[in-house]
Amino acid sequence: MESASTWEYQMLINELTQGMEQAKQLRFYLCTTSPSEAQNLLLQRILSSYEKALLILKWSGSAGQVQSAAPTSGAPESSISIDGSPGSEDFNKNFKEHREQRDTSKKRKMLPTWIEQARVTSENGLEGPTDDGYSWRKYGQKDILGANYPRSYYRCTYRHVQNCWATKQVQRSDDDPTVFEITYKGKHTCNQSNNAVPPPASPEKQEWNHKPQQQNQMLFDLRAKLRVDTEGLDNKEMPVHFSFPSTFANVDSENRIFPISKLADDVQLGTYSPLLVSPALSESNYFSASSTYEMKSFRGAHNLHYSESDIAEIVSAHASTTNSPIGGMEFPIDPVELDPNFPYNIQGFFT
DNA sequence: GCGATTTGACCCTT
DNA sequence: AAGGGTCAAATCGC
Repeated sequence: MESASTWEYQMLINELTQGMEQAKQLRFYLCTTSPSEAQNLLLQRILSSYEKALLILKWSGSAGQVQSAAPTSGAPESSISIDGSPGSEDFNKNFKEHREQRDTSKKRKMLPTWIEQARVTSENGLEGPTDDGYSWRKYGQKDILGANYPRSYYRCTYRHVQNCWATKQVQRSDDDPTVFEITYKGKHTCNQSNNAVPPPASPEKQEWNHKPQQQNQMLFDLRAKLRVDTEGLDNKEMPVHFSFPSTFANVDSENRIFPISKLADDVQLGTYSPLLVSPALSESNYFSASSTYEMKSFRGAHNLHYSESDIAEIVSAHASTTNSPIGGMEFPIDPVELDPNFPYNIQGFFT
């Protein structure tokens, strides 16, 4: 059984790799003939689909190893107790830090993580991805091994005021400097987005400078794919990725989209509603997604609705003008109870 | 003066 | 030990 499936697996990899290479060639040729925005976008999406398909295949192909490797999540908790003896010499000195870091570390492991890739066109004079509607405060920057650009670390401005533990990391892509990969960790438990639709000015002055007035235009140009990555959410501790660049799940009568697996447990920490791609070639096919969270905070104190992500802004800004066939889809995902088998209908990547 | 950013140091995980 | 993530003092900008 192993040889046959392995062979098919390799064939699939080969085919996908070929397809991607050919798409890259096509992009190269198109570059010499000043392609239209729509063509660029289409190519981008094709390449993106190939990349994701390959990633998924490779990931699932090595799932057993990944499983045992179990990166970054969960494992330490069993060996380190919060109030126990950390075995550190300068325990007294660092007691507070240890406590805090244990706490945040623990929290972090529980936090749902998802990745957005945002491309921004330089014609707009924009230096980077858009404000996402939340107020962030930069707390660090780090050179990453093998990366051409440093990674910036942001946390919610209201971390201490409202005990909001949302963070994000922003890293410019090596391959395409116009692409920023934004990794969000944790959901906002602050209510900054509840106040008004126009968010406060972004604190992100280093990575990108833009006025709020520019945001709409930028958002208009923003293409993003959204990948949700809930790492270490159960005992399997397998990173779970699911992307939304195309149809990938069941859609119910209310145009809500549901992953194939049961994700609608009541125990959920939050509900996701990422979404929607119009496969058409019009401007509206810029991938857009929104995430509204109905979230019980980790402290169980709040029960709030949030609008999340740059993409959400696009959707809200253009909901009336886009002809996306999929409206306000919404599906709940339990970041804790997620099925690690990742049944999110991979076939959708090729539609 | 206050809040945000920078950046070196420290801590944690692998 | 290495690399990534976070802290916090110093600095910057309004």
